[in-house]
Amino acid sequence: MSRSYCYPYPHPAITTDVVVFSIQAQRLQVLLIRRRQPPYQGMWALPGGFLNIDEDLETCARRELEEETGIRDVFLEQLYTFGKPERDPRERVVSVVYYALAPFDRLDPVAASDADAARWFPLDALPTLAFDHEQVIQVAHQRLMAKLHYSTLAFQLLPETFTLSELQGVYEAVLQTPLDKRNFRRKILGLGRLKQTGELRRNGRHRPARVFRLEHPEQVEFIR
Amino acid sequence: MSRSYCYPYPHPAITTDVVVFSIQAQRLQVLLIRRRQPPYQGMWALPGGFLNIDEDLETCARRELEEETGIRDVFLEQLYTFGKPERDPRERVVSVVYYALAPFDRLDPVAASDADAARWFPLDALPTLAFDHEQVIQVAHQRLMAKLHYSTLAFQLLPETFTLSELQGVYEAVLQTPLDKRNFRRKILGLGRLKQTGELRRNGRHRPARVFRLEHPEQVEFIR
DNA sequence: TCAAAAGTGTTAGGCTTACACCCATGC
DNA sequence: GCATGGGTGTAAGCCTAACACTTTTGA
Repeated sequence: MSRSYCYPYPHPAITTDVVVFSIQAQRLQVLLIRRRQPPYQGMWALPGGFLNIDEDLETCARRELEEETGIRDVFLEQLYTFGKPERDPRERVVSVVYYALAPFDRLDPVAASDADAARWFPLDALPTLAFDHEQVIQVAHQRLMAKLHYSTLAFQLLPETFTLSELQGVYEAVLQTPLDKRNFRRKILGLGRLKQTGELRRNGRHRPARVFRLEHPEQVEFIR
Repeated sequence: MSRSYCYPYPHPAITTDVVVFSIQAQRLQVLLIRRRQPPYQGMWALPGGFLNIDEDLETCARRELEEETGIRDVFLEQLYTFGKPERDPRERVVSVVYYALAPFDRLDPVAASDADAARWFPLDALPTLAFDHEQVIQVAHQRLMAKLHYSTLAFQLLPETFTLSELQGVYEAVLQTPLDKRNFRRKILGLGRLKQTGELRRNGRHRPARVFRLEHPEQVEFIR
């Protein structure tokens, strides 16, 4: 059944793409997939794909993300819509881009797709990318940095429980700048949203760290 | 010449819509047009329309804005993309929404289109709107309020020269809250971006106000 | 002379920044 | 016992918020 869909005037195609961030090895990482088909065959690109005709934009972004990388149930938010006429050599494509945050304990992108088709890259060591995806990632990173300052977004990059050093590591990896430990702790604890679990995390030959949990981790709130 | 454009899978339509804000009578106003055709015929809606196949998104927004309201050369920024499958009863439509800021000395929306087809409404007294445009305007207002706090956006709602009371009026109209005059002035002048023109504005039977100008009004910058 | 908006300083409290040493553990 | 990251307090400066009266003009 190969029919075709006709309109009295031309329609662009719509895709969604997703910039997935995570933290590994103290560095902010972005998930990329290798393109199996032209255009840009063999190059790395953001996961994403065409919008189904009765599908919500966010649903499309989540579906493509899971199909191509196995990642699901993560924080996802619309970023920006890119639509320069020449950005896809095939046809006119408008891409509604989302960004997502994946806790580092819930990553095996390779599982659901073929090995070597999906890989994490440090933000500061990206390969050459297909389309305008390099600029897209830059915009996403700027948004992420901005929102760290006035929201509880950072916790979306952590497991449910974490130490204060891990949390500080997230801020430092995203902002790409070192922070003062005492000031950081005062500020974070001053929010009054962190609860100690009572556990201690033993993580090497040094003093164990207290383990915390965010009160309502699912909702990303404005703070300050 | 009525041909049709066919694709191997269905394509949604893409529109751009624009939320134009301005200030009149100390109140934040939104520009609406009355729909001449179904759906929602006769109802008020945001200016906007279908994307041409080789047209940039922002170009489309500016073109539709000028065609429908006569407004041009204003600050314009992408807001959000709305794409719920059922938001337009005709066909699947994804709308890339922009917001614009028009200085109150450069408004005659009615000039370029038919009288009564375009009108300013106070944000707090909008008529019933077509599509999901009420929610769209809410999102735009939230963005505008947020950006007032960390950018020089407010000046886009003013003529090139203005008094400090006029500037404060803009903040108060957008934020819908009164501000302290002395604190406001200290903060604004503390930016170091305002220059006195030397003129005085005589505006009633009271002390004349000093007239100011922003140093680089075209660029909207982050402040603070 | 009166009404109306323009213009002007100070204080208290809170937040931000800079900064250095002891603690608990594993090897 | 030593290397490693965990944990803690204070002071100075800056920003914010609250608050009321005098000045200049036009009618």
